Amino acid sequence: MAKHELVLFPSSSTSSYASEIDFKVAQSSKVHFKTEGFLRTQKKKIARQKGRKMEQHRYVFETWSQIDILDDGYKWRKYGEKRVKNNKFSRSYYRCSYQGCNVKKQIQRHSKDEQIVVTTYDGMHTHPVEKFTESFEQILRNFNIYNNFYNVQR
DNA sequence: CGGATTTGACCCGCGC
DNA sequence: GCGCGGGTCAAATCCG
Repeated sequence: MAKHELVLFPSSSTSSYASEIDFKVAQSSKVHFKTEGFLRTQKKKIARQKGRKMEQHRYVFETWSQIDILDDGYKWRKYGEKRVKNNKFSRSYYRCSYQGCNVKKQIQRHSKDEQIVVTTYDGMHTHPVEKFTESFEQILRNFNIYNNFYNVQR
């Protein structure tokens, strides 16, 4: 089952620690029902730490499009949707469904101009693209970057 | 049956 | 503390 998946990163000292804990959580959450809450918070803590350490890639761009789900060649699993303030459209949250790759992205329509779709990528893929899509190549040529790649390394 | 979505609950950080 | 805003979980549901 993939509810608590084992997270594997490319070799790096800090990340192997994180994946180890994740594995423990994955195992014991099956067995001990009592401690589930503890494990959950524990897992979240780790996720947060991980996020703080590894959230090094954020990549935002806008496009003019009628469709909000643009195919970028990766496989995404939706995990949430939220209405945000001052925006009549809701923002949707996706995660890369590749095993162990926890790249996230958010998609929302611009509050002022509903023609514009804002896409936010968070993180780096730990694997190559599964399929090449020409449509995204086209988008890459046309989109409007207003906030590109930056590092949050201390 | 197995993976993706839906959707309200839950959680957490922050400002008051 | 408390409420609010935003991000995430996870059970139910959908769909191939």
